[in-house]
Amino acid sequence: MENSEKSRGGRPRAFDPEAALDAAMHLFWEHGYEATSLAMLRKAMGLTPPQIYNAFTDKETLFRRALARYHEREVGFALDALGAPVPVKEAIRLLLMGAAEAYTRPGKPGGCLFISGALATSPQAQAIADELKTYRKATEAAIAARLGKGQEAGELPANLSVERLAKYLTGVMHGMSIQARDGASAEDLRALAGIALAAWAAEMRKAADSNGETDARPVLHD
Amino acid sequence: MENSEKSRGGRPRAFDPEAALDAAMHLFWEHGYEATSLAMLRKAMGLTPPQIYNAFTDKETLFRRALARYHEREVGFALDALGAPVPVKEAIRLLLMGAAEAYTRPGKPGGCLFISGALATSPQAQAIADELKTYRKATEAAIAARLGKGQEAGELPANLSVERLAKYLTGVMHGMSIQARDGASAEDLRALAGIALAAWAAEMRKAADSNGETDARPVLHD
DNA sequence: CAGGTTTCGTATCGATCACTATGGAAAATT
DNA sequence: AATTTTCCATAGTGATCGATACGAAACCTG
Repeated sequence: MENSEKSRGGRPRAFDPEAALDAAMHLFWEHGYEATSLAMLRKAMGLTPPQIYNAFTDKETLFRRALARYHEREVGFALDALGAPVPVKEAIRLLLMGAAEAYTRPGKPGGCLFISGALATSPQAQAIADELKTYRKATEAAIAARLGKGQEAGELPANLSVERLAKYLTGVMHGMSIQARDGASAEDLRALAGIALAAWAAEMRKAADSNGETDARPVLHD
Repeated sequence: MENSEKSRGGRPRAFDPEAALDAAMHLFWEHGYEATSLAMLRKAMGLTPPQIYNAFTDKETLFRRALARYHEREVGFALDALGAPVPVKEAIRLLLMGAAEAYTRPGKPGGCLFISGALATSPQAQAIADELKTYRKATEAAIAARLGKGQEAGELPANLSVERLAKYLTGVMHGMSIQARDGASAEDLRALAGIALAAWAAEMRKAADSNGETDARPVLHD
């Protein structure tokens, strides 16, 4: 329910906006917001400047559109892991393993657009940096919410800080993104995620231990 | 043995190159290589363009000088943790806790220059991106070397992959850097590091278990 | 067909980018 | 003091940045 194919007269577009947006998204993903010039976009999208500006208003709007598209098409399924009807630990495992795959897809730039898109920017692009930070914080909040749900379900120790664990898990995903940028393979990232998940068992034990008994180990391996 | 204070005649400099380099480093740290313009540098360093170019050749050289200075003055002590005469687990703990502190110093930009400096760049700045990747890989290699030493000393299971554990630990540090950028406090990062280190015990146990005995636990909670 | 509307291609716009030419001023060397 | 050497400040270089003005072309509605 948006402006679908409703063209109210006038000369029709000579290009596919979706395909153009896709090309722009990949370019932003690879080079980041500021380092992606209009000349590069023009070439990759196969369009002239007026075509780009008529269809997407300006560079900033184009980037935001690319972010939304990335969110839907490239990492949506990973975040969907948090909504899967599985135990919380399995949901987190699906999330991290999904990230390992999403950050190393053949033919795609390595890492996550929400990080590569802009980390340090010029003062003029501060709004873009803030927008990406919002996406990252939303991920962290979604993880924390899932952990909280698991905690209420009794799957996690009651005295565990879901905020801190969420910050750790989000941080691990960020680290995976940079490792992917630095050439890590999907297998490398899966191994990394596996070690990160090992912290899970240890952290559960620690929380349970500090709850009273010091050496009576609860269930550990997976 | 460099060009120390040896000025072979001519008009002396009217500014302190070290202080100027320091200002440039902080600006690059905050905004990254490409987003830091000469106009910004000029203002922060309090110099005119010819002064900058005469003292530092060009922007790229200035950035590399800033990287070296950052390496020495801001994160050197953290990497020194790897050379400390302590057990390997304690060395890693010192490293991560040092990073937590270095990434959140009051009055300094959050996170690590080796990440904020350039992650996604324009094709023209590819050499800079590669240089930063080299620094990051050097960190990973140093961690792997320390782990290998600990393994030889019998402090780590013989069948443990030090490369994978090093990649995990480096990834955690990268994640901490981004979390710091997103506003995480030193305490937040210490908590994150604490959870990451909990993975340590779990990973040790996993490796030891797969080595034969399934329930004879090696030393865990230090 | 005429009128209205939208996009097209071409050729730029002013601003900012990293960088430097020029010439005089200041200090060390002779 | 004369010469040499280096740095200073002013001003401006060509290139590229994101974004547009313009008029012709292509569609819809009457």
